[in-house]
Amino acid sequence: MFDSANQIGIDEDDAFSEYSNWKSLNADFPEEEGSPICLNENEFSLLQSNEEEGEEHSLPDGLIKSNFAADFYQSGTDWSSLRVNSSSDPMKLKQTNLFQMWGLKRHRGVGEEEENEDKKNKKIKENATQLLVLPSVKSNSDEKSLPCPSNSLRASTRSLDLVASQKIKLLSRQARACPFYKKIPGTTFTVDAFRYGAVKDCSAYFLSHFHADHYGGLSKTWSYGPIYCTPITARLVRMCLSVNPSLYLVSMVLYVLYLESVCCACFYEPTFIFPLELDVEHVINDIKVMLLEANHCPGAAMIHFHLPDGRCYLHTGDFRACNRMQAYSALVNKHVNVLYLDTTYCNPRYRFPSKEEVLSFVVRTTKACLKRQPRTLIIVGAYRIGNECVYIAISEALKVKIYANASRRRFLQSFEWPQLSESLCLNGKDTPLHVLPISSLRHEMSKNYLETYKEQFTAVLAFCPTGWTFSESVGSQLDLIKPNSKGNFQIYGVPYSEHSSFSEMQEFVQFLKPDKIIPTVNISSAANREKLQSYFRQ
DNA sequence: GCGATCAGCT
DNA sequence: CACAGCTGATCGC
Repeated sequence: MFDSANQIGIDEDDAFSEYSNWKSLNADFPEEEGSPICLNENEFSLLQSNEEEGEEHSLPDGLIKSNFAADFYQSGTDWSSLRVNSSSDPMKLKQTNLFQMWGLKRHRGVGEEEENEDKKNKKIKENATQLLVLPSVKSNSDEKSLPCPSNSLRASTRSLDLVASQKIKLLSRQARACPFYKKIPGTTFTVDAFRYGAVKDCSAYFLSHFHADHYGGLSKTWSYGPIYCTPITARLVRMCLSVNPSLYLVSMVLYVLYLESVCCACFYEPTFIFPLELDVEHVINDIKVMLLEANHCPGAAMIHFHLPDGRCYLHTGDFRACNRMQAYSALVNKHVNVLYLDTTYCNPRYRFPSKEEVLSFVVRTTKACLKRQPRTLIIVGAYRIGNECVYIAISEALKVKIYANASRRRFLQSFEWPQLSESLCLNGKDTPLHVLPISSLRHEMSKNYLETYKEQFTAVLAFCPTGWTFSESVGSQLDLIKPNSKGNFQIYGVPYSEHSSFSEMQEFVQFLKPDKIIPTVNISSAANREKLQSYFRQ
């Protein structure tokens, strides 16, 4: 009754399927094949029943009653297919993976699923054997490495395993399809879609910010099209990934020509990266584009698209909504048709204190600790970029410099943030305030780290600032936070979030009143979707 | 041998 | 179970 497989977004891991729904959504991303799909006023596909075509899906009846749930499936997230989780609430859907559904990948589960898995594996071994004879999936290298079909048929289970596994590897290496929610309807633009190789008909690739899960796939071999982002993100991409690619050769040729003929090849910039200033309207392929500060990490932007026909789309990238945004000229009294929303903490249980409250707690705690134990090393955990305000706050309050290793210093300097740049120091022995990768904030590591500085420091006070440390029992009463202590090591998990809390998201959505919301982070539980539904309906 | 990608882990 | 990585294995060139 629910035509999920045809309508929802396909899992990113799905190497086999194209987005049939997407192709028909977007005139500029032409449809390749298949029947046309009904579109709504936003050119998003409407739900259709495929019952008469004999398609079967296992979604429970209850869910279709909800328009918002329908919207979710229609707009899609990352899930590839949904099935009832029989072991618990029958209404609860569990995300599954098409690789697993088709037996190309093992389930991690136990019991009955494993049994089914064995059957599927048997089947896939047979399929893989058959597939090998197809010219379309056979290459020279395959011929060398894989046994011929006739041999396979006679082969032992072990060699069938080999055949299947090699086939799986072969298939899994194929380019994955770009999920539709990374494409902007009515344009030839994508957002944070670098891990899919060349996206068909995409003329511009937008990068919301420089975090690995968003720029994934960008490398110096990038050659699929222009990348648009903020100037800070552009510098980070250049610095870290040396995106430049094959055009480098072209530029060298032009340079030689220039030397020989003194032509004006000097104006040629060998790059795919196009920085766009914040708050300035840029016209790209007739679309008005404006980047807006996202209050996430340095260089992070929300992207506002204004199409010639009047439609407006806002992609938040990763963001932490705040009142300031309600004064953005691109958003004030402007209608947004579709909001692509960072729904990382879209659950009422996430009620983070403000950043200011957390910073105040961090400073307070640090001062108290130094009073008790003056020879304490203060460590702030951070991803490659982000959480700068935490160590800047400590630096300001204690009047101490900030130590970061050379690679992080290069990043931080590139922000052109004077207060930060001027606070950096080159030697860890010159300041009690150090920044380290958030993943290294473990007792053992800190122990080793302290060993290096044992001349200066006898204790460690570390802060791990992330929204995931939030606990409802602590809420906004930060002084209730219990540090993880071991000897003279103390680690505080502090709910300093660079994503919106539930209420901030709520306020932002109420302010924007978009026609439609498309979540951009994985939402795998039905309960979550139901909560979102009840909420966003307002 | 090298860069890119991926699973697994935190 | 999410973020935003990191590490080590593997693949293709």
